[in-house]
Amino acid sequence: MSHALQHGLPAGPVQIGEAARLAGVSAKMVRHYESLGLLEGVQRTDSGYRLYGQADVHRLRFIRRSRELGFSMTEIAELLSLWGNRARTSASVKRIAQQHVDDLSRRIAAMQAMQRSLQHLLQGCSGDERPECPILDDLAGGPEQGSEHGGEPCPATGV
Amino acid sequence: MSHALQHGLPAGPVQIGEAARLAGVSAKMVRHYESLGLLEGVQRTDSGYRLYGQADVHRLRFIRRSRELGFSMTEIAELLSLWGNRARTSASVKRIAQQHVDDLSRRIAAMQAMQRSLQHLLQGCSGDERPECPILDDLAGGPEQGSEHGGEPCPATGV
DNA sequence: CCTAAAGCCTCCCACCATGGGAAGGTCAAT
DNA sequence: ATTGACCTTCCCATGGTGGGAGGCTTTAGG
Repeated sequence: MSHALQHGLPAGPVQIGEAARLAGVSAKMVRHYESLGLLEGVQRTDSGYRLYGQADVHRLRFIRRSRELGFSMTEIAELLSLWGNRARTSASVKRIAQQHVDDLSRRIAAMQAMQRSLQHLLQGCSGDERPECPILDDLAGGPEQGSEHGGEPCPATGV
Repeated sequence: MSHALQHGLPAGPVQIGEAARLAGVSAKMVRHYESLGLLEGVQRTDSGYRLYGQADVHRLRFIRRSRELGFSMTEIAELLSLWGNRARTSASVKRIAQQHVDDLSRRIAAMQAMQRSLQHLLQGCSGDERPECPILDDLAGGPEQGSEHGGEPCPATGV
């Protein structure tokens, strides 16, 4: 076990395992990020080992935090570019974040719609030994076999 | 354009395009579902064209509705099996649906956590010409550079 | 009868982020 | 010198869906 523990940025360049540990990601992902062009000019030892300096680890942490907030790799590439661009505007950053929030809102709403329907069905299911089940009934075509399910369901019935 | 329109189940067997249309899925997906074992014993013409009867279309609709509710293909396989099993118990159906709801809840909560953090950051970002940006500041390590971000964030600050 | 269009067939590839694992090289400590 | 931890590259899998190539079938129109 290395003596450079936790998060204190170490003095010299570190290998990929240590860099990954410091940034809180897997070494596998560090290589992947590099292959996506998110890390440039990564140094190598004579034997081909990657070496990471403080700036690289910082960049990896930036990526990790962005992933935690759900940004896609494409968005992270843009954010990293803005991060390193002194001529950026906060508006451009905000635009990316706002789009992501909107996207999250859409996906959350979609999942909540599923959840509402499911909870309504669950509520009607006795959950006992008998085979009768409103959940299966709904999946099998439900009360309204021919009409579309896709639209905004009736809030009262969840169907 | 075929004369068997909309949703009225047609009398005879139909080809994949028509079956897909009737069930509200793509022909591509119909083949995929078959490859996953969700459709068995699909008939073929002499020239190899797939033929679907009413039961097949019904099954495809079951799959589509299940997908709309967010069930995975594995779960759908189980649900289809229970659907066709007279000896099923509603409890077994309910268990699957409940697990799915729980899974949805977890994922929704995770996305909402992202959203809360992002909205807090957005709120602090002026979104103008200047480069200063609390969003980037957070991604770059934020106020507490060394500590973990993973845990339950402070609800007040969203960090 | 011939041709064109539309529909079908199978097979392969791509997405997105991540992990698993194989086969092999490097380095430090015993 | 051997061991074990670490590193390298390369390939494969996930899950649900779409795109497309290359080729066969069927139907309709000339």
